[in-house]
Amino acid sequence: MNPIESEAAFLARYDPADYARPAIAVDLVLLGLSGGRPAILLLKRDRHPHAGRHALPGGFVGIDEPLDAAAARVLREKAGGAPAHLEQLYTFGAVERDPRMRIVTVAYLALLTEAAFAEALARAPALQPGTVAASSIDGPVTVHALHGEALALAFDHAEIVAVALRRLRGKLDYSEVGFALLPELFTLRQLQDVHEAILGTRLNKPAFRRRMLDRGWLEPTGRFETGTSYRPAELYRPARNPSPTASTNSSPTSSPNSSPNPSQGD
Amino acid sequence: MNPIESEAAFLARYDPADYARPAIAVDLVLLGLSGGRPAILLLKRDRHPHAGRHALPGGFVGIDEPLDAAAARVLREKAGGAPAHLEQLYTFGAVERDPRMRIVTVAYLALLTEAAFAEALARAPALQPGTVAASSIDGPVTVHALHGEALALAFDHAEIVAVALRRLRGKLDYSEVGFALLPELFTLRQLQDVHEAILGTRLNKPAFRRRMLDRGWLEPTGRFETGTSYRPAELYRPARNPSPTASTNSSPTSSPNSSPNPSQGD
DNA sequence: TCAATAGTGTCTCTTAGACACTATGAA
DNA sequence: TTCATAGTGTCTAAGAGACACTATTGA
Repeated sequence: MNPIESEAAFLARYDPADYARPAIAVDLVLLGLSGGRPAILLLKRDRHPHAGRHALPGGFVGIDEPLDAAAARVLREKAGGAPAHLEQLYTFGAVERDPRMRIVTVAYLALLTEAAFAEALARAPALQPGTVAASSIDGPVTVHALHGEALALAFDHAEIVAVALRRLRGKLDYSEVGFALLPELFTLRQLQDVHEAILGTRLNKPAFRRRMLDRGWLEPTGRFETGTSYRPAELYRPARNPSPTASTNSSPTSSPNSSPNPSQGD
Repeated sequence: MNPIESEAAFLARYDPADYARPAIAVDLVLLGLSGGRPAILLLKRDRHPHAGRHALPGGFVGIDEPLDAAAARVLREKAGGAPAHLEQLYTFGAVERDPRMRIVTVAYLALLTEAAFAEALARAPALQPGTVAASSIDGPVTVHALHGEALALAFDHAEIVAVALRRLRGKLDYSEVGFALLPELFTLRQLQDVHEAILGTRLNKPAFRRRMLDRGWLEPTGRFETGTSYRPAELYRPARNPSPTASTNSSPTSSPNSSPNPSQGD
């Protein structure tokens, strides 16, 4: 008998003990901007549990599907092919979070441009937009329909949305994520509007411009917006070279599974 | 027939479709300090796969066990009852990360005081310490045995350790996590040593003291260290009142499942 | 008195907020 | 010319690094 059997032989007889296992799902916070406020896309549940409440789009993770791929698949199914920033947020695993069965869900944040947000609404009629507001920093969030009515979220999804908003607020100023909410070309004013909408505060214009330009993430195009009745602003685009100034990656960081994680650094 | 059956009736007949599911595990980065460097506790694998390599302690999540409870259980089993900072890091779900079967693992970071680190080593003789070094910020990490030999980590555990170190570095200066690596009473010099060890850089003494004291996280005790052959330093302890200055919560944030997550805020 | 470290005063530099100013295009 | 917004110059305030200084203990 060999002191150590070969790895192949070991694997051949390995019997994956099958205890009862939780199911694994992904849930997506599809976040864009609507009328100067953060907005998310929700599905109104018509079945138990939590019938009548609004839930995040999600789906189970296939046995041969990487987590990031499952999130990308749900994003594709709901929002179409438009590429978007997609980032793992946090994993929720309370036992009773879904009364049907034990489901552990890995929450993802997807950032949609205005166009992608509209496209998702058009292609999946079941999706309903809701604007997100946080009473205080790190406080609970509330979600409202566009006509002002408060929406009740299913399961622990309000918690997930709160984590999403906190994460985005936290890294907005230290990474390039903000660009994911804007079209390819944008003005500095548009970028500032995005930051103000996400942070829920007004920002100082000269300071904001200085910071953004000093970061090295922006590339002036020499082109200008058109159709304004006032002085047109210059159009910028994300810099090709992330530039040495751009670092900081603070969150869980560029994912292991080669996920589409353009920013990241704090 | 009712338009909507009762929730109870629905739940009664709900049949949890059982497709093949990934297994769910937790893996812990048990992190402390050793000789002025970050150090982690590893188990040398004597079985396939990756026999001979070093792995993070972990375990499967029970069907009726919350994620945080599973992490706390593994922590208890390995490091004993000493309370420690425990925080969810990131979830790793590549398909081939474990050749035996599909395992999705939720990585946690546990911070151990010097005493807890030593206690864990004493109570679980299988545990081996390894010092962690990162060649560059956001670069890959390397783990070495105390006698200098490089240790190869099993599975994707090197990636997990890298995420742990990045997370800790990122929030060290904006939260109270640093206290979790120190005993109940400590001097400002000890706190600075902790920060320098984690960050891998030297810090400016007056600036560090100013910052820490201004944060409002520290409470002077009026007591002083003893046994020194030089001027003894005052002993501090974490403030009871987190103080309004202490905010920032940057990471996934205080967990939903009432986990022991003292800091958090980005 | 000396050695060694604790703890502080102060200067400078960087960065953000505030505010007022100039620039530019369309009506 | 006026209006509305783009874009800038400059002052001030807050905070960090640098450096030298004083304070306090045991040997």
